[in-house]
Amino acid sequence: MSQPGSTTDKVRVRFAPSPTGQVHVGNARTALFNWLFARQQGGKFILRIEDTDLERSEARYEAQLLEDLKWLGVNWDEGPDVGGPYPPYRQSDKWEVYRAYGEKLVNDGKAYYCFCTQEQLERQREQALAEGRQPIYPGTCRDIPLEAARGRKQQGEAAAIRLKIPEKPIRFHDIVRGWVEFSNEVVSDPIILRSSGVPVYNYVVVVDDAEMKITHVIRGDDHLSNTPKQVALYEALGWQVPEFAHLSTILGPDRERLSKRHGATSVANFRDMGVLPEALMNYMALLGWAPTGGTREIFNPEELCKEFDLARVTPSPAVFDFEKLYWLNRHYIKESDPRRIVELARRFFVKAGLLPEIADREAATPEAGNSEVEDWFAKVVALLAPSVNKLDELPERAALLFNFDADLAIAAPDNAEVMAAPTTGQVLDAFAMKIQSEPDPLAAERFKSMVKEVQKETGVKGKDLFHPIRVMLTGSHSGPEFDKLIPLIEQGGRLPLPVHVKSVKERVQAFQQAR
RNA sequence: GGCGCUAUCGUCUAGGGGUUAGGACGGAAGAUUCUCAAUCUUCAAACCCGGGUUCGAUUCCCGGUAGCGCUACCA
Repeated sequence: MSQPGSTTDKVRVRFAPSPTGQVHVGNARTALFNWLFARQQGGKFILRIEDTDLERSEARYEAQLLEDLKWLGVNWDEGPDVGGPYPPYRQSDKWEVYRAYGEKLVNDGKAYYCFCTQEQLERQREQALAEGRQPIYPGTCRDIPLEAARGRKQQGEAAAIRLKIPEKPIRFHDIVRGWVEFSNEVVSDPIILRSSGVPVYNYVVVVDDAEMKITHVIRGDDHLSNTPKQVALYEALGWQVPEFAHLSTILGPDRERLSKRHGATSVANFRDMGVLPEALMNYMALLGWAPTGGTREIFNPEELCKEFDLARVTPSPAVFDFEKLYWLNRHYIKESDPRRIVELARRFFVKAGLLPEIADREAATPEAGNSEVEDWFAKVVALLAPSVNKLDELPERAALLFNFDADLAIAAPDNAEVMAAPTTGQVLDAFAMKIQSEPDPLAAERFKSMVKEVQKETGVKGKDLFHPIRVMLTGSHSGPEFDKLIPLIEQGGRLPLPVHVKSVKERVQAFQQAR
C-alpha cells in the first residue's frame, strides 16, 4: 500500500497541539520553529488539532489557541479553520481510519491482538520491577495464531492491538541531535488500538503525519523516547520515515521545566502584560538558536524567516530569562510606530480607570474635546513608554500625572534625603512664591526661567535645586524631563478625564499646605 | 532501576585540536542629564570531573557526575 495522499511540497511541517489549555512558551517555541523552518524553506506549515484525548480537550481552548498563534504572527497554510488537501485537521471522528490501518497491520502480521487485561499487565510490570528486570511487555499474546485470536475476539473477548517491534535496533536521524539509536530490547510492543477501539497517541500521530505528508517532524524532546515506536510504525506500514528534529526543553530559573508554577508563561499572559509579539518571537527564536557568528540578537519576524536555520538549533535545554525578553520588548517598543504603542497602551489606562471606556469614547468622538484627550494621551505614552519593560507598567508610571499626592510625596522614604537637605526649604518657598503670580497654563519656557530665578535668588543649583521642585510637582525626585512634563501636567488638568490631573499651581499649593 | 538526551561566563549563546575563548541580557564603574530611563565607554564573569588519542585538548573518544526526559490500553 502506498503512502496516502499526494503532494509536491518538498517541506511540510506541522504543529499539533492538544487544546487542553493556554499555549505555553514551550509549545509556542515549537510552533515558531516549525513555522520559521517552513517559511525559510518555502514549504507549508500545517496546524493540526490533536483532540483524541476527549476528556481533556475543550473547544474553547481551540479558539484560544488559534488566536494566540495569530497574535504571535505565526500563520498556517492548512488547518482546521482554513482547511487544506488532507482533512480533517482535527482528529476527532477519524477513528475509522485508524481502525482500518490497525486491521491491516494485523493482517500483514505486523501487529497482533492482545487479550491481556490491565490487571495482568500491571502485575507483570510490578513483578519485573521487583526482580530488577525491564518492565516491558513480555509478549504473552505475540504468538497466538491469528485465526485463534480472531475466534476469541468473535466470542466477545476484549482485545487491544499491539505493534510487533522488530528484533533489531531502531535507528533514526534527528536534525538537532544526529543519529539516535535504541535497542529493541527496551521497547515494548506498544498498544496502538485500545480494546475500546480508541487509538493511542503514538499511533495517531504517525498515521496523521503520514497522511498529511509531513516531511519534518519538529517537536519537543519529550517525544524523543517515543520516536522508536513511531519509526517502527512507519516501517510496518511501509511508509517513508520523516526527518525528526527534537527541540530542547525550556526551563524555569530553578532548572525545572517551565510551567505556570514560574508565573505568567503563556502566550496570552505575555500579550496581557503588554509584551509585543515581535519581541516574544525574537526572544523565543534565541532560545536554542543563534545565527552564524553568534553576535546578532535582534531579528524582526521577516529577518527570522530569512536567517533561521534548523541545522543550527542547539540540543541543550535553555533557561527562560524574563530580563532578556524585556530588553527586547523595550527595544521593539522604541522601534515601533508610536501610534501603534498608543493603541496598545490604551486598554491598560482604561483598566486603571485613567481613560474613559472605549464605548464612552466612541460616543464622544465627534466632540472637539475628545481629540484633545487623544493628542494628550499620545504624548503621555510617547513620554513614558520608552522607559518601560512592558506596557502594563504604564499606568503606574503615569502616577506622577494622575495620582499626585502631597502627603505621600513628603512621607515617601525615597524623598527623605531630598526633604531633609538644608536648602530644600528655601527652594520650595521661593518657587511657591513665584507660582502665585503666574498666569494659569504654565508654559514650559516660563517654568524654565522660574527655576533659573529661584536659582539666582537662593544660590542653590543642580540636584539641590531640581530635586525638591521635582518632589513638589511629581511626588518623586526622578522622572521624565520637565520640558515635556510641564505641558502635559498643565494640559491634562483642563481635559475631561475620569481622574483629575492637578495643575502645577494646585500641586504647589497642596504641597505647601502639607509641609 | 533501565534506556535516551544534555553539559562554554549567573542566563541565552558563538567558536573550535594551538584563540587575549567572541557577542548579548543581567551586574559594576565612568561620561552625559536637574534626576531616573535612554545612550556611549570601560570592567568583572565560563570551557563539569577523570582518563585516553595527540607534540598539543575546552574542542575528538571513553568513563564518571549532574540535570532533564521516557519507561501506560496518557498526550
